[in-house]
Formats: sequence, structure tokens, C-alpha cells
Amino acid sequence: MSDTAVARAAVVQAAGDAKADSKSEQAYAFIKARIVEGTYSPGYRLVLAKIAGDVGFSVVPVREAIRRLEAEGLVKFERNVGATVSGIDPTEYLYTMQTLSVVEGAATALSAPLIDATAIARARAVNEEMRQCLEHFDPVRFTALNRDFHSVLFEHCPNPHILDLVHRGWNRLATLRSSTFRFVPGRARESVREHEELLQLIERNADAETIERAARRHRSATLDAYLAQAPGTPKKISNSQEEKQ
Amino acid sequence: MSDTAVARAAVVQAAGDAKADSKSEQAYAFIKARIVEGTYSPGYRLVLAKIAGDVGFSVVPVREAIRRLEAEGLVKFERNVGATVSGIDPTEYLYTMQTLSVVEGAATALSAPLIDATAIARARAVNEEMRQCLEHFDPVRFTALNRDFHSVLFEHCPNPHILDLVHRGWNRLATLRSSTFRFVPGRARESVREHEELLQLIERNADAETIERAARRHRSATLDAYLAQAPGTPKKISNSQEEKQ
DNA sequence: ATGTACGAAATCGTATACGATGATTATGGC
DNA sequence: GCCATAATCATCGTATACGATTTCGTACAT
Repeated sequence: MSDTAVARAAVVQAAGDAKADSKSEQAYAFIKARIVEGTYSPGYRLVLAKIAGDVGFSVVPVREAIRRLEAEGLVKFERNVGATVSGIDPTEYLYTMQTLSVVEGAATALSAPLIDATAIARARAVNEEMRQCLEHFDPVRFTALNRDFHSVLFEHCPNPHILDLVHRGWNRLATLRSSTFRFVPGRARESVREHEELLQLIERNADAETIERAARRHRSATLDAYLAQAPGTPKKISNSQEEKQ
Repeated sequence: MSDTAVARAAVVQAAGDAKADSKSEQAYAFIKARIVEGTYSPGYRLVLAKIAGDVGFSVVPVREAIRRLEAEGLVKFERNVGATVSGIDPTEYLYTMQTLSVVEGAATALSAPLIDATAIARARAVNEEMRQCLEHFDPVRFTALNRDFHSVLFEHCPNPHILDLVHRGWNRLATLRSSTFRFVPGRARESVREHEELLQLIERNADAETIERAARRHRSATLDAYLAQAPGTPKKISNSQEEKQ
């Protein structure tokens, strides 16, 4: 019940942000926010009528919102059955990370020439804070900062299609939250170091291919770390590019 | 009116293919097929009520179908105004080609180790036919064969997410059909040659990075050829990777 | 005790209806 | 004759209602 109140508040706020979005848009933002933030965790059953009641709309806009979320991979929808927040199994994790390594690498390379010194300084500050999170064992904040860091790197990507794909990948990963996938021991520390390397490449105006390779490897290394320590590793398809050279 | 008959027939067929798809699914397949095949050409106004009449359903499933097509970029949807088949302007073309160069390159590289000799032979036959199309000036067939050729190269991609992105890109390009974008003079001939080179790399089990680079360059070269001869070139963002080396 | 069949409840899928919004055309004033 | 403004129309946005499908529980037979 207080759930409902919170829901409405969120909707009102969302509506305020973007003038007069359609209800379907509001429902979309509402549900998506809850999935990404974790209120609706993987496996959560999204019953149309219930959510419709929560947001105060009828089922039609809610249904449309859910279908959109399905297209983005955040929700799994089964005909005549219903929708659930899509968990991510090891295979899905692999697919998502691999895809992200490709599109994020490209986005970062395309962004690089457009990143100014201020942004670099900002990213470096974020990375420094991440390093401190490591020492204070604050994985939640670490994760949030990690997204901030990479946002700086790819947010200037001049190709909106690619940028959109990157955001989708991050959102999908966000549903993991603190699951077993994240935080492979030792990987976080390496990650911070690689961030600094990336920043230096960008500062030096390294060529696009070098930056792309570094950015891609940064991500696929996380995937590889997971695969190395995973118990039932799924079929090996992670022939990550840079491994071979 | 005969239009309606054709429409119904298509729907019936689609329904037969996949048991009992939902109407929304059928509407989706119906509209998508017409866009890709060119019956609904770019700029075509998709009026909900009209299409609903054509397929024999009410507007609700049709609306849902159109929103899905919008998510894939085949349709442009404007709130309270309506939907039109999304043409592709030079900027969109650039975005799409660039994105496709990235994901297709990755898909081809991931597929390569899984392509057997039979498939290679098939692709080579297709490419040979393309060469003949060049001499007989049959651009329509050339385009169709081109998709066939590349399908062989990336269809074994073990990552369904990436594969899906590739298909979306091709579908978007399909809406161009015989527009000014396609068939930059001389490019087709080069294209056939590059196809053969790609096949040889795959036969030789070249490493993933080499194949990815070749596949990506194959596409970005087409983009570059267009940009070189285009009148009002959009903002230059095509720093295609391999250009620099 | 277990498996099967039937029935009830929950939930989705679609149709229809009406209100809201943006485009278009007509009209009046300048 | 042209521009501004108001009325009209086309079209979408959403609510409500009902039918279709699936799932779950229960009873019965083996």
C-alpha cells in the first residue's frame, strides 16, 4: 500500500521531468527504474493488473511499457502467462558482456577524440574514489562509480545507435546487482588500473583502434575472470579478440 | 480492396507457419514483411485504423506491432500524430552503416570458426552469381544475393544478441532498396572481390581479429564510398577504425 | 499413495468506445 | 490578397469489458 504511494510519487516526478509524457511512457520509466534500481528483482512477477493499480493507469499503457522493456531484454514475456523481470543466467551474462565489449569498445573509440581535459579530470576523480571504495569495501558505491566512469568515456559517442546499445547493455547488467557474477576477487583492483590506462590513451590521442582494443579488453577481461572461476562454465564461445595476440 | 485480400492471405500464411501466433504477432510479421519487401516504402503513412482494417484485426494488436517496429528502427512514430515507414536520411544511413560495421564485424569473426567447407562453397557460388549480376546489370538480384552471402558468414554467430543486432541493421538498410545510397559506382565490383578475400581468410582459419577487421572494413568502405560522392555530406564522424593504419 | 481428469481462478489478448491531441481548413480582419 | 484565428476533422491514447488461455487445486479412480 505504501508501495502504491511511492509508485505514484515516482510517476509524478517522472512526469515533471519531461513535460507531459504519455502514460505509457510514464509506466515505462516507472517500471524500468524499479528494475534497474532493484526494487523489482529478477524473477519478480509483473502482473499487468497489479502494476496498473500501482501506477494508477489502466492495463493498456502498462502492457505497452512491458513490451518495450521486453525488447530491451529487461523483462521476459510469455504469451498468455505473464511477464517476469528477466534474471540473467551464466549464458545470458556471457552474451551480454560479449556484446557490450563490442559496442562499448566502439563507442569509447568514437567518443575519445571528443573528450576534453575537464572530462578526463572528472573521470580520474571518479576512478580515484573507486580505488578508495576498494579499501573501504563498498562494492555498491564501487559499481555506481564504475558506471559513472564509463559514462564519461562513451557519452560523447557521436553515433546514437551505438550509444543506445551501450546503455541497453549496462541496464541489463544492472539487474544483476550484487549477484555472484559481479566482483570476481581481485578483478576490481585491476579494473581501476585499466581505467587509468584508458585515460592515458585518450589523453595521448591514441588512434581509434588502440582505444577500441583497450576498452574492449577491459570488459572482456571481466568476463574471462568470471569464466575462469565459474563452476559450470557454459559452452566456451569467449574467443575474445585480443586474447590471441 | 484487392490489397486487403493479399493482406489476409499473407496473414493466414504467417499463421500457418508458426502454429497460432497472437494477432499482434501476425500484424507485426505482416507489416514488417511489407516494409522490407518495399510495398510500404519510406514515408508511407501507417494509419492504425486503416491497417487494422486491412489485416482484419482491431487497432490494438496493430498498434503493438507498430511500436515493436519502431523499436527496431523500421518505423518512425510520433505521439498523437501517427507512424510512417522510416526513411533513411544520410545521417541515419551513416549511423546504421557504422553500427553495422561494428556488429557485423564481430558476428563474422565469431562465426568464422564454425563455418564448414560446404558453407564456404555455397557462399562462393553466391558471390560468383553476384559477379554475373554485375555484367548483366541486375542490381535488385545483386542486393538480394549480397544479403545471402553475408548471411552465410554470420549466421553461425554463437551470440544471439549480436546476431540480432546484425539482422536489425540489415532490415533497416533493406528499406533503402534502390535509393541513391546503394550502388555507388564501382563499389559493387570491389565488393565482390572483398567477398572472395573474406572467404579465403576464413578458409585459412585466420585469427579473429583479422577477420573482424576485414569484415568491418568491407562495410565501412561502402560507407566511405558513399560519403566521398555524396553532395551534402553530413558531419564527418566516420573515423572508421582501419582507415588509419 | 499416486496419477489423472476435471473444474475454478487468475491472467492475458483483443474489441469497442470515448476522450485528447494535433493537423487542416475555413473565415474574418487587415 | 494575405495573415491570424477559430472551427472542424482525422488520428491517436486510454479505459473498460469480455472472451481465450493457462495454471493450480481438488476429487476421483487405480
